[in-house]
Parts: sequence; structure tokens; C-alpha cells
Amino acid sequence: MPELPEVEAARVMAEGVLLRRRIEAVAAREDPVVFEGVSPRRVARALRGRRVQALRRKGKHLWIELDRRPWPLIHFGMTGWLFAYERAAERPRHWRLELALDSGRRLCFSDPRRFGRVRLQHDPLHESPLRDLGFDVLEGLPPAALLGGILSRRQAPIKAVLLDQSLFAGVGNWIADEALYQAALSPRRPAASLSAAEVARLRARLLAVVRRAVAVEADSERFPRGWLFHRRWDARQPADAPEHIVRETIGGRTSAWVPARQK
DNA sequence: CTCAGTGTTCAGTG
DNA sequence: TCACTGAACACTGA
Repeated sequence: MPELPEVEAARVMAEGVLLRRRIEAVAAREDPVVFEGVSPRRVARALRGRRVQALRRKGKHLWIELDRRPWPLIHFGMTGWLFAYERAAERPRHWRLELALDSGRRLCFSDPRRFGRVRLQHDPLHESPLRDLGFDVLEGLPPAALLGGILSRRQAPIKAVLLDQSLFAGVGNWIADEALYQAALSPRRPAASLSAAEVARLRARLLAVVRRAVAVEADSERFPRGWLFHRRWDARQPADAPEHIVRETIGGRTSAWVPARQK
């Protein structure tokens, strides 16, 4: 599930569990896919005994700042998530890394599909992959004029450009579809074809969607009623329904959109 | 059994 | 080099 709002919700949750706590024990499962460029043993050794100073996020990436480097950097992939609990027996089935704190609580990263990654870095913001991210769409979305300039150089469908993490860090499939729906723009429009007014509209809706989703801790049941999100996978409505939703592959991903409304 | 999925990377093309 | 596309990755559930 993790796009920017989900990762931010995980960051806030993890902050509550970890901040200023000491990591007393670390369990890391053998997994050369999820642990990238580092052995689970080395991750465990780097974390054990450390105190947590901050939980930080950029785009869809989360990292933990400790009182000594290197620091762990986590990407959630398609199915990664964090869980907090008290006893080791409560470990979720697909756990990969578990921290036991001096508070008696535990926090673990779990990822059934294993598209997620755990890395160990000395300076995450200045190493790959964070170094190559664009602006964080919650905290660093540029003014409309600047954004228009950037988009005017991209010929790909706006949907594909919104998913480009080297521009819009944190945007994923549902956020892109939701912002385009609310801005009444077709996902197929070449990015460069948007007028200044359309860019401003898209920017405003993108920011509103991300802020609102973060405000409700990414709990989709608390997303506003009118959002496409609640209906995006409703495949069976009559083709002549007023807001008939179409599903098609654009920019390599399935897009849900309403041709009657999005031009 | 087949297919698609709230993500990213890499090879191939123009 | 750059922008862009499509396949691959790994696993689950419909």
C-alpha cells in the first residue's frame, strides 16, 4: 500500500515507538533480496545498543537516525509495512527485521512480496537512491510556474510523469489517479500539453490529496466521500453511467479514470 | 491455473 | 545523453 501518506503514517507510528529509546536486541532474517548490499548480521550489529534520535522520510523512503552511523534506510516496495508489538511471538509471518527496545516494545519491518529493501548507509540523503529523488510532494512541491517549466519538457503521458520519483517523490499509482481525477485531466495527456492553468490545478489537487491523506494517517476509510479512491476498482458499472470508470495501462501502470470528466 | 497488483530497476530503442 | 517503454522481479489472492 505504501505511497507517501502510508509511509508518513508509518514514520509517525515508528517515531512513537522508537524515539529516544535504546535498541537492546535486533533480529534480522537471512534474505539477500530485501537486505540490499548488506548482510542481516551487519545490520543487526550496526543497530544493537544504539539510541534512536529521529525518524525521517523522503518520498516513499524511511530512515532511522541513530547516535552512531551507519543508519538503516527502508523502502516498503508494494507490500512492506511496520508493526509494533510486545512479544517476539507476535512477529508477523513475513517479518524481516525486528528491533527490541529498552521500553519492552518491539518494532518490525515485514514484507510478504519482498519488493521492499533494507539498506545501511552513512548519509542516506546523499547516497543512492535518495540522492536521485526529486522534490518531496508533501514538503517540497515547487510553485506552479516552476512546475510548468519542468512539465513542458516532458512528452510522456502526465500519468507516467507523476509516477517519476526523480520528479514527484512520494507519488504512486492511486495518488496520481486521484489528483488527475480531481483536476479533471486525462492521464493520457502529454505532460507538455498542459496549460499554465491546468498545471496550477493539478498542483493544487495533488497537494490537497497528499495533505488530506496524511492528515487521516492514510486511513482510506477516512478519505473524503467524493474521492475516486473509493470506486477506482469498481469494474462493473454500465458504460453509459455518468461517471463511468475506465481502466487502462498508461505509463506501464493500470490507471483508473473517468473519460466523461477528465479531458 | 492465470492474472493483476498503492513499486522500482534495467535493457532496448529512438 | 536523455526520454521513454516494457519486461522482470517475488509473492499472494481473486
